[in-house]
Amino acid sequence: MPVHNTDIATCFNTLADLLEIEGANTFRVRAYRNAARTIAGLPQRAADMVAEGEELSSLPGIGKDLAEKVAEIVTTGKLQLLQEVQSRTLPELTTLLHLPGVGPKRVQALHQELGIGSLEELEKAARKGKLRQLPGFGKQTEQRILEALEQQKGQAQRIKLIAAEEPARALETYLQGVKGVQELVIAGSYRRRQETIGDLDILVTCKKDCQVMERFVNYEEVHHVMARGTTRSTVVLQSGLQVDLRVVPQVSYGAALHYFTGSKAHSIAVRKLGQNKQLKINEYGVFRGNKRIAGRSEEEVYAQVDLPYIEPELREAQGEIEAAQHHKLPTLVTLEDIRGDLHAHTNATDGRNRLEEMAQAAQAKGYQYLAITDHSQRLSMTNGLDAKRLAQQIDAIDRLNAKLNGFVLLKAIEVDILEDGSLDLPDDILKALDFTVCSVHSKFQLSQQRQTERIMRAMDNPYFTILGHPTGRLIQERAPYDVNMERLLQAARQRGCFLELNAQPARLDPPAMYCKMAKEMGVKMAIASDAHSVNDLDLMRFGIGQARRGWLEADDVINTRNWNALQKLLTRQ
DNA sequence: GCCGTTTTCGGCCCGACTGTTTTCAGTCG
Repeated sequence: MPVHNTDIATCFNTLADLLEIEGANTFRVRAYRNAARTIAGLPQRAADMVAEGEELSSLPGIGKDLAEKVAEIVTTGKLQLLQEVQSRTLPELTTLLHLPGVGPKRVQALHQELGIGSLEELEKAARKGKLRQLPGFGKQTEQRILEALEQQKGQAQRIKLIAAEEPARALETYLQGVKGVQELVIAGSYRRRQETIGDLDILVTCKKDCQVMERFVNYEEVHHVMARGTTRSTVVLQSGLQVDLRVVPQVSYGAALHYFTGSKAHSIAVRKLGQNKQLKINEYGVFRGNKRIAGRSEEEVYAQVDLPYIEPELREAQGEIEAAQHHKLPTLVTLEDIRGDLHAHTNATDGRNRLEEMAQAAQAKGYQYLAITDHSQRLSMTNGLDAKRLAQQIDAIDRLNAKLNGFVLLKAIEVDILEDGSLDLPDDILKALDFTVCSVHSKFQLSQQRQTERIMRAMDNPYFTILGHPTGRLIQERAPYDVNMERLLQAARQRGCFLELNAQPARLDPPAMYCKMAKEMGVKMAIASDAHSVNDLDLMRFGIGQARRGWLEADDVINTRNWNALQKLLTRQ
């Protein structure tokens, strides 16, 4: 069975968590985490590299030992060391570790003092007020843990879009190889580029006697089959991901695709429009009485209710049908519209690659420019730049630019917005830059008023250009900090500032609704990868998906412009 | 556990913040 890079990364991360709880050498723990990051960020499969005899130990953070462990996972499907560690602790302890305010030491204390080994046991103990009695714990910690547990319950088991891509593509390739398969598309929230995915909905059309259903349920990664029929089957993969496969005749392809892409609310709205015209719309087509009058393509289905084609990312029943009726649908931005990336780190701070490597990779993608935005001094854990080091980087970029042809590295920084709204570096060095990305990395707990005013004060600085990851949220991990986005957007428009749309799959920040709000309020956005390595530049596609869900057009996005035009935009009056 | 090397072991991002203490451990990024 092919082992995905994410499987290997999960394996190493779990091991790192358990070792950390056991009190293992922190650098050893870090080595496993680094390796997980390296493997997860590889453009090709580690399994293939092993099969082809490539030297994994040449990868950063992978030495002889970890290369062997990768090979072990790839060939045996498991890691003996992980099994050993799991057998002497409680595997579920890692779930405790991911609660905010709970680290390895506290997990250890909970486990040893109270015998807690699961979230359920933790909640029970917290409700009884037992946590506060432990040394190092207190009333507030106990309360915080209870709140976090409560918040977790509200969330269904969904995975981030990026985590769905690898199994989705693998399955896609596998099924496309089945003889007789014609159309094949992954519909559902995956096609709508939602931030998280609950399950995969695969739609297939095929010739008679096609073995696709048979091949599907016998896919080597299937853990168990939940349902199996001639037109629909449901399986659960080893990873826990649920996958539905539906087979429809070619004449129903468009109707089925529309139906299974959703959203549910959008489908219902379209069906209602049909009802008004005495039409019945289901996954097999558009019917007048018993006669199928459309359904081969999605365009056909929409046409029957007098609508133009609506892009999947817009199908949330949030105004797209009305917009379509009034011919006011946006022409959504595409990856091909992007001329450059406006947020990237180098190994001067917490990035992996050197300036030259980042420049080369961006140029190879066909970009005209790439902004280098390393961290500022406040973020000491990333080795953030002080004014002196930034000045050196500026010189280095100037020298490099002199050698580059048809491509330019932009001089910028991701500068921290401090608690009082000042920026983390003096104006006279910020002045020397092409622009700034200004971000909040601390004091997430401020009240809405204080947080909003903190950022607005920062925007008062004439060298503030782009507000980085505007809400600070991490999908399924950290709630956004509390800001009044409308006030921020107003302030941004008045001062000529922009909002970033951070394309990191764990961020996708801000959420689509705020992108739409920005567009409506006339604030343009910068879609940026926040790359920490050359491979990360490819994350731009997730930002594009989010931008499209936020109704953004090429004109709403500043990095669809060439450098000359962008330069004019970035200059504040 | 990786890396680099003065080649065989020492260093590996570390400061701020929080809630707990009463001088600091644990967590976070």
